[in-house]
Amino acid sequence: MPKVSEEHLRARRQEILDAAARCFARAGFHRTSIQDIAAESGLSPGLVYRYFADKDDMVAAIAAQWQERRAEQLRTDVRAPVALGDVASGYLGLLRSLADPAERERVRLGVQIWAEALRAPRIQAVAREGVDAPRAALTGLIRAAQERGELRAAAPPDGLIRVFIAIYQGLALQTAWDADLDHDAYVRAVEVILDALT
Amino acid sequence: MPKVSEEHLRARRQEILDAAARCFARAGFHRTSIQDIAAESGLSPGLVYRYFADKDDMVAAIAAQWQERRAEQLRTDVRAPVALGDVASGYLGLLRSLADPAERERVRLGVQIWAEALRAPRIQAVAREGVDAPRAALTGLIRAAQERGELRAAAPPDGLIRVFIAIYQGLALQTAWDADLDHDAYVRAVEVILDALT
Amino acid sequence: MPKVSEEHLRARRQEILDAAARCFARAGFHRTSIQDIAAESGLSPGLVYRYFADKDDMVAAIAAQWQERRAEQLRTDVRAPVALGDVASGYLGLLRSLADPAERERVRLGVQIWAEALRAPRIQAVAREGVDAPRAALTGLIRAAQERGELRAAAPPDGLIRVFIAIYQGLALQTAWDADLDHDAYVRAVEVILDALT
Amino acid sequence: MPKVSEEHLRARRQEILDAAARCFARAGFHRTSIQDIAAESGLSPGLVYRYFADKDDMVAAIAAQWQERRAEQLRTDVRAPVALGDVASGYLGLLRSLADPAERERVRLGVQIWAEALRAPRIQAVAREGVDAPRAALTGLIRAAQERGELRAAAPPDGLIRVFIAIYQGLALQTAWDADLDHDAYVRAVEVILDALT
DNA sequence: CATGAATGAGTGTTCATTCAT
DNA sequence: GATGAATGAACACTCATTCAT
Repeated sequence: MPKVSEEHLRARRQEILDAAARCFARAGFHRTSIQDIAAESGLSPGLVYRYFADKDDMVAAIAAQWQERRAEQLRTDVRAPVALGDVASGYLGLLRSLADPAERERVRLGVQIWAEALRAPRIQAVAREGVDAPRAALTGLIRAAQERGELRAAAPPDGLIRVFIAIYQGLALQTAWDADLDHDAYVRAVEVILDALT
Repeated sequence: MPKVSEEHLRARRQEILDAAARCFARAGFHRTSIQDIAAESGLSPGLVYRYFADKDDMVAAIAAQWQERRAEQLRTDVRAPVALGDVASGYLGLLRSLADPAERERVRLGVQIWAEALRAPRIQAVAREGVDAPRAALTGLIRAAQERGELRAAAPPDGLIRVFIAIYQGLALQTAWDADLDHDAYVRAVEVILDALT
Repeated sequence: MPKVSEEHLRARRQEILDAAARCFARAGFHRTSIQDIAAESGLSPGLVYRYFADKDDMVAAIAAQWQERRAEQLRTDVRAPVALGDVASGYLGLLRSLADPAERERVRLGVQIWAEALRAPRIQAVAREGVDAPRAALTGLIRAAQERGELRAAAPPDGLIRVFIAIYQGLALQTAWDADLDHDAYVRAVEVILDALT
Repeated sequence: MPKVSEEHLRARRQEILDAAARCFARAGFHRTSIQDIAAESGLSPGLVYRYFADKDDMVAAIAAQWQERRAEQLRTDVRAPVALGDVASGYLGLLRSLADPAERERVRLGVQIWAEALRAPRIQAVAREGVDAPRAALTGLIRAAQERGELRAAAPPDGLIRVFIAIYQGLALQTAWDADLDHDAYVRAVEVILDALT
């Protein structure tokens, strides 16, 4: 099977990543062997190493893709230039999406990535980017709103953004532990907070 | 009358747990071997198995103790029956404690436990208890405050508690990734939120 | 099986080295797996790693022991202070020992070590020591003999020593390839050379 | 009439052999993969198998070519029928050539082949040929010289030839370990020996 | 002819667990 | 009780070899 299209290579790589993500979500990084991933993807263990330098490289690619997806979810709903209200409604949509059973696997994967980030600098960089990018994007917007009196001025923009990221992260974590939690009540509580702040 | 006093057994068990916690915080559960823990505690690998059935058992014990400690942190400051303000100030103290460099190890350990909870039911039970106990303890308090008009009534108590737990979890997570983040700004933002809600 | 005598540990280590040497002599370093060595020694693969950091470490230990033995063979027959004649007869004994079928394995091992020395600096150091030690030990002796007119003065001592080491190395090599070569004729030729030089 | 000329096939085969020789000299047979050789030669791994049955076959071809080259080095200077003095000066030239930095790679390769000869009968045959051919070619010459009194008669011709081969082999080996050794002193010592024998 | 993607057995190595002492 | 030597299954990763294209 010689020279294969660029397209095919990309698809193959994605196949492997998807299989790996399924395995990782199910059993965690360390309880998933390369053989498991190969079996899950229907390929041979050796082939995995044509696409990834080592297991860590695969984990990093998964993490990057996971973060990428999160960023897109936000970007889809929230286009620049944005009003604060648009950001808020996009954010609430993101929270609501965590209730979707189809997201369950992804949420579990995310929590694993968080833990892995403690050890692998490449993954930590990806994880921090997930915090730093919104901070960079929204600080100005928030400050402007505060100056216009549309948002409580006493709250440091940076801290506020971190808090709302935390509200997302915590919901993801709690959902991972208990998929049947009352997402609706959670989101309503967040709406009340948002409302109280403006 | 055993040759070794009950007291001594407990102390030894704790020694092992402490050594394990240090190792786990440093390298994660899966990159820490029983031999590592034995070396760290100055005991023999064989002895570990007199105190714990297997590695998972030890992880579960660590998780339980970790949760226990956090519960105590809250209980110390917040004694029932309590006013909402006392709960709030205890909670803010908990958030502030995450800035303490001495807590860094514990925070790292906590994130590892979160991920581990996804696969080990015993640990998951412990983790959920960390969410459910505050819910059980505070729902009534919140509802009463709402009825007294001291708290925005539109927020479902359960959701609200989960949100504040999330705010703690997210700060822990972000601290684990970036110990130098601006905890002060974070806490001030939370204070503003608490203030806005009342 | 707890704490075991220092003696036992040494013996165990030697057992492994001997088994490894047999395997290496038979099949070469790279065609011998750790499993092979474990099987040959009747131990488990894991145990090998209590005595050696890795495969290379074992190869280096074998090489060191091999060299050590060679040095002892010479030292046994040739005690300082020595006359040149004593060195010569010790040397001839060393050459003759290569004819011994019992040495066959060791000779094969030696050739493998030579090749391995090209790649592993630790082994190279050992191999060079086998050349440098005789040079250091004998240069003075030779020079003195030349000054007394007992040895052709035109031959640089250092070169001469290297040549006789080569005569040993080459015989070892040729023996490894053809154990039935006429060692007697070889040694007689060397005797003639020694005789002609004095 | 094949699409690719006989000539082209030979050239390509040689290209592969040269690339392999470079790799082998650098890293040894066992640490060189077919992929490495393909990369070094700019060809594909699959193509290698059109020219060689397997890796061992390639090693054997390398060994044969290496031996062939050495034979030519001697044959170039030493044409039959020859006087002993011509053989001697050709031989000294061969020794001197080992000092040439350009030969360094070939010398390393040679040592590897020696070790490989212990396990692969085909290579062993090649290696022994390198000893047996000179013996066949020179025994008569030496015996004649001895009868004419031009060479010490007590030295068995066969042994003598082996000794001088050893002197070459040992120098090659010592050069492989320490390229900066004093080749000049070595050759002068050999000249003294040759002189003493005649 | 030539490619290089694909295979899968095999490697060195680790480590949870056991148990003779 | 306590030790730590011993086990051996499992892992991440490599690479000679094949063969569809």
